[in-house]
Amino acid sequence: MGPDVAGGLAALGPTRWVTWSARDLAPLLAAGAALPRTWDVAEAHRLLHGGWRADPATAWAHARGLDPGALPAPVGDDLFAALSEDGDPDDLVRPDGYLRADAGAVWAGDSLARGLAWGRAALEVTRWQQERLERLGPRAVVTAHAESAAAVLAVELERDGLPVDRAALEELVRQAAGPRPLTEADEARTRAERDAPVLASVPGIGRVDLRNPAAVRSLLATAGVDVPSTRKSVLAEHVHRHPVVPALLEWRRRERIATTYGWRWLAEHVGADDRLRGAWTACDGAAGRMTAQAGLHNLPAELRPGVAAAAGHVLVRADLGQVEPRVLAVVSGDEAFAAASTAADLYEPVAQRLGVERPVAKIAVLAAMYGQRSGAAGEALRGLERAYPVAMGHLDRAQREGEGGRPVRTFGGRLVRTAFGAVGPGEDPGPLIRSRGRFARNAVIQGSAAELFKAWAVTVREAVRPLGGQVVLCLHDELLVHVPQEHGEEVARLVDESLRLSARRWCGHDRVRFVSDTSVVRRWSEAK
DNA sequence: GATACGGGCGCC
DNA sequence: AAAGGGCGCCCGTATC
Repeated sequence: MGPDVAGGLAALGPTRWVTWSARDLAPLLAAGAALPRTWDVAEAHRLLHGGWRADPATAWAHARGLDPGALPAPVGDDLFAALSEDGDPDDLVRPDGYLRADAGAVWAGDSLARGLAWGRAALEVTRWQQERLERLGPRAVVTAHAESAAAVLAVELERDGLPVDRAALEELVRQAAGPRPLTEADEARTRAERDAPVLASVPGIGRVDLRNPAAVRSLLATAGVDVPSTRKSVLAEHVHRHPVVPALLEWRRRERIATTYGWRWLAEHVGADDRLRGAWTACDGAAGRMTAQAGLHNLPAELRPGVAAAAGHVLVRADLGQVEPRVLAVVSGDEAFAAASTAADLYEPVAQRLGVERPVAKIAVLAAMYGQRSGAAGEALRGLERAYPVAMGHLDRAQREGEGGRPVRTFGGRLVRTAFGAVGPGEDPGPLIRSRGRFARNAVIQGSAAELFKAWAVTVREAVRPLGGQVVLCLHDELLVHVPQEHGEEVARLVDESLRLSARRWCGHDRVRFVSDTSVVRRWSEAK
């Protein structure tokens, strides 16, 4: 018996539903409920406090001003033990003020009073969260709404899956990994066939385990190729030195498909309805991007032709252009940089102002946001600091906060903790401090971009619903919408309009331009 | 047998 | 001297 959904919800006003977590809404969503507006206590908690842990007891402790580090020990999954906790089973709050450890769910067999208490507790936390977010600024509340909707979208993405052309996908896998193995012996044979060209390229080496980097390194040494590691970028420099190197690179490509995106992956993640499904989260534990499992976020480009609309449908594919520098213009409030964003290609005016070629400007801007100091970007970076001191100052400030182990906040108010890692006694703290600084410098951009993206995605979700459209993939700056083919062009228009609306709402103004490359396609691989 | 970690690499 | 951020996933090794 599953949790009673009604117990996890309480109406807040006529239109926004409060939930401890969008996960609890899965049964309603499975039944086709639209749920356009929610307040997700867990997502609001993550926004306010950072990190990923956001269970009801933790959120409750914060709302009540109790030490969240001293939470009563959870009872675990044993319901009978849980139910044996002392006191009135309908009173979910302990005498010391903490939420009872067994309050993690309300079950269909529980009393109405218990369900209502569960809902009231969520409402109490919600009111406290709203008040705290308002103090952070109007954008934080807007962001909490978008993050709440994104959590619902994550449940829908899991429910709906990504449409694939099974035959095409199987053919792509076959080309790289060989035919579908029916027995273990089959599998061993195709494995040996993949290995053979590499092993044959260096005579007289006997048995070498290509899956062991150390063994590969000594194999390369035997062939006269001395490398510090066997990474692709390192090997690429030696590609003409010996045939073993290109053979190895080709082996890696095929091995990756065979192991990660091969027959087992197809069997485990592609359903009988030709949908590829994996678990989704609305935000990771770091800067707040969405995450996806089952390869949905890192599907190799060569498999993407296998992602295709179902019969009678099309995919509307939309990519945000240069989203990170545009977000930098917003979060820093740098008016000169904002002015550059009015160009369809932001790097053009930046290059002009710096007096450098466009590729140099691009590298410099990216280096500034990633915290890179080395390489060709150095000179142009100093130019950036002169031309856009407000934007660069914002990044530098974030970096200093990170170096000090202090948290930073994204534009929408998400707390990003930087006090991670530790140095052992006698160890040089320098690398850790620097990595915290780079992380923070990037997090204010990456995290803010994630907020804008999610605000866009959930706006699209609502806009396309009347046309039978489904958001089927969110990829950091790219959206795929699956829609009946007669509505393809209209949905493309709605996607672009949603970007203008959500960007203006999230920024609070429209001085920074955001652009989308939007097209109607049959296969994911067709556009761009 | 389960877990943790690093090398490596796919995507953004 | 310095060595770009995030995620998920595979494999191998080392460890309990």
